[in-house]
Amino acid sequence: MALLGHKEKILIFLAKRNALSESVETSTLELAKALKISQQTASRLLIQLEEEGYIVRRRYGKVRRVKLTERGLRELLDVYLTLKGILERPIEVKLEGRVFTGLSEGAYYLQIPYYLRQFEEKLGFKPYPGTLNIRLMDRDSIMNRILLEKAADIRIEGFKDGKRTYGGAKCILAKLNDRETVAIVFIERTHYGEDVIEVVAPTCLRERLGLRDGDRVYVCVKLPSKNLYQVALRDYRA
Amino acid sequence: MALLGHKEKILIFLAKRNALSESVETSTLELAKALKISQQTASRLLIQLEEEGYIVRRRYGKVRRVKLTERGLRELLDVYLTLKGILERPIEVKLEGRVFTGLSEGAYYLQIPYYLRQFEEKLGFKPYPGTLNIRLMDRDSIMNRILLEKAADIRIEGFKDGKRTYGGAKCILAKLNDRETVAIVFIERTHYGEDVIEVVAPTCLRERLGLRDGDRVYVCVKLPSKNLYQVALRDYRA
DNA sequence: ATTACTATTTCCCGAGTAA
DNA sequence: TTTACTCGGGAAATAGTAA
Repeated sequence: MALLGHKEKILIFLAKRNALSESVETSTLELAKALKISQQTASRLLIQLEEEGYIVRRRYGKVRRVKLTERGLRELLDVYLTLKGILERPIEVKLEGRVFTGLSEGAYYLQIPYYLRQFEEKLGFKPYPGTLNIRLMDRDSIMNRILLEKAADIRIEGFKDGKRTYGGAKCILAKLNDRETVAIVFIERTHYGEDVIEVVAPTCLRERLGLRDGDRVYVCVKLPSKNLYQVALRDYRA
Repeated sequence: MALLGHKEKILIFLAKRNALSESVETSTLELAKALKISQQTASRLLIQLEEEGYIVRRRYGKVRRVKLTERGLRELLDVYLTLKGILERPIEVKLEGRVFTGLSEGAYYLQIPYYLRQFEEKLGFKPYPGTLNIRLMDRDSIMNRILLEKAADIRIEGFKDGKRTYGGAKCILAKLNDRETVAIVFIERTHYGEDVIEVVAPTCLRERLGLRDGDRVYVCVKLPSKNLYQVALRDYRA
């Protein structure tokens, strides 16, 4: 909370100590230590906060107590509700790119019954046997692709059949061009780079949308904000 | 949000415009107008925020775009979660005072079947026919009494019987001395002042706790924070 | 011990202006 | 048009210290 102003921090400090509902004993020195400011500054800020109507201070004999006023509560609530509105709304993550023709590997895998069954069950539709390959054009899309790969929560299991190992994948549902329900498939150990996504859908998207190589398309994923923040901060915290 | 620092406000401004998940076109002048600061200050603060790692700015040809970094998101989340912890925890509202003997009016009313039935149904216990009167000793308790009267959500209806009108009341459940489950009864048009509360309980509290006139007691109400803030701000907003 | 005044230093804002 | 530099004035922080 490095960017918060001292006054805001003081209100938060007091509120933490229950000064929303009762008068709380608080010395200027204590406050100063907690906020890493000088005792003098703490004193001045308390005076100002009282003048501005955010807190009330009273003496009970020698003991000095501080309580937030309704205005003080209001200040905290305003900030809280503003942030809540921003941080808890679902987030649209958008990937833009151009259609290109791949090696038809996707089509091959989609015909393997073990995969097909899983896709059908977990995606809620029977995928057309072929993937639409999209090469992402800008840095934001590529960043978002990396993010989405972490957020993708539909897991397709791999398997072995004695001869070889078939890898797994992760999917996430999305909209193509705001119209078509699709799933982005993140294949484990794909031979494509991070600038490519593969998309599956119930129908042949090329036919349905008249797409040709080089056409621009965009894919949107609506993520509950909680997921996104967990994903976005997972690495940051570590 | 008068107490927030400019930098915090900038992050919020950007986040509102979706700069958490994509790069957003933002000119320094626009930002300056929104935050009521000078264009120069806006420029300087953006530079600093970038140096400090809260945002990233890029040029796409002539267009300049800004996006929050994970650190920027983290800053907002930190503040949000801190405030959430404070503002959404249940709040204990405490009233302290001394027992005194009233006019036994409470006892009279509690014997009227129309009232008695309501108390029994709505409080979840059959009240001992008599109220414990408590005179509040300090300003905080009196303030909290006024607040609680507004927050009291158990409504006892009044009635007429041809001869006269019997007034209504509002109650709220509480703990006396952290032990006894009681209800504070706020009688409409009481003849007591705002420094008095009346309490009912399943048993005779004076006997059970060995209370005499002048003994100190305290009554605690645990309020879901939402209720409290609605009540606390109802007047303030108006 | 605790608060808060005064003096000094540091930092921040915004005007002017260049690129 | 937009960004961002320099610089002067003023606000804010701390030190010293009184009450």
